[in-house]
Amino acid sequence: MTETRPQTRIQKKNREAILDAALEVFSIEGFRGATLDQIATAAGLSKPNLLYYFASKEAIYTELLSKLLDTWLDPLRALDPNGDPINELIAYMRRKFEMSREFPRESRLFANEIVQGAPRIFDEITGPLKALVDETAALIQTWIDANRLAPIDPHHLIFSIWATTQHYADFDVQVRGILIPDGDSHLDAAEAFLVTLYTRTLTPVAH
Amino acid sequence: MTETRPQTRIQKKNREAILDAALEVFSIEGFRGATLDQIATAAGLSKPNLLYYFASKEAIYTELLSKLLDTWLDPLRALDPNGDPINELIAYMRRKFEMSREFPRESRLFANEIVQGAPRIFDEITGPLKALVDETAALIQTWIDANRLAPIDPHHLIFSIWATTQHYADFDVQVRGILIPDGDSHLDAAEAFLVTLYTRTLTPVAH
DNA sequence: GTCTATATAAGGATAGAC
DNA sequence: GTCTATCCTTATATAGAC
Repeated sequence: MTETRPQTRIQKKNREAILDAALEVFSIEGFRGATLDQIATAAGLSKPNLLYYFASKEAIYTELLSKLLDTWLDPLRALDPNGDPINELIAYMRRKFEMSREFPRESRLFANEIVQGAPRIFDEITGPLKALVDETAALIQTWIDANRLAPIDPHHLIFSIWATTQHYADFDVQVRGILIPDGDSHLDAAEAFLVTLYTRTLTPVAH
Repeated sequence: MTETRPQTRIQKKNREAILDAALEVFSIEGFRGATLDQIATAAGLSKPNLLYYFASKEAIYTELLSKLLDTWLDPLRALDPNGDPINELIAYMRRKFEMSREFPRESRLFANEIVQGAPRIFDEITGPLKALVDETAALIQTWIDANRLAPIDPHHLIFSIWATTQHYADFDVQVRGILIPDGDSHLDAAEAFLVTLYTRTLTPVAH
């Protein structure tokens, strides 16, 4: 007779519901501003029941952060050294922009964490993140040296791509308050703007 | 006999000490994360004494926010319609960057507030901020129409200037974790990068 | 696994002496 | 104006019944 382990199914479902609810709340309130009551309510569970699945508020938060970091770095890993430099970098920018569009809560969670000094994620920044960025910057530099990109500081180029794309998730309220868009149509204009910005910046000829 | 009002002097000094301490704490912890204990300690006062000068935690926070908003918008007001378009926009970008460099706490205070949905400043965004931005965007559009700037979306150009300059204040921990700079030398490289980015983007010829 | 009840601590704010 | 002491609410976490 096959063991179906229904408990595990329920456990998995509840853990996912909790993490999703926690993402919702933490991304808006930050770690200290969020309360277990808010998360429990959003997850459709009682507070003690929530603490049956996770040892503490901190445990929920750190699990969220570590699970997300990998996903967050995927667009950078997808850069192809053998592709066309401008296409590759524009495509990278588009992937980052797409993440701001589809996962604004995740973006705001990181923004909250980093603005507040990255107390729970600093090691990940100086470790795997720095390594990946340095590697990518070196690749960009080889493209520049081969005259396939206009000369530019690779590290700051990467920072500017982060800043401009994440802005539409992290500062969404401000953007909407100024543009007063109907729906998400302004994001198409934003993406077109960013393609122009980086195409003009990276194109090697005629500068 | 002249009334010197020494109390008022002390009051002013203490209020300023409190606001400075509050800026320090709120900019890192956000509104809910900050505690009156932290602010009182940083200001060198007792908690009840702090509440002698301000009615509540919220009163300190909102006074900080409203006092800062004006300063924060000054660089935008300084745009000269009669100046050279590219010079004016590069100079605006430099002024914004300078504010990130000199007032990173103020930048992070706003970042915290806006990332968390701008609950206490939304009216200022849709009111005076939007008005000023729309006005500036219209000015930029006239420059574009006169072929003095390369065609670009004025609103998103402004957003990108905000995003790229404030990034060095708001995400300072991440930038330093990746560059591991000695001191603030990396900010000079950042500024040079941004001048290049916007010069290439805005120059009307040869695109 | 889920609940009610509760222990325990932290934080905002006030009372009242000096 | 500044302090000590304290009230009261909120919030994290646990105990123990079911």
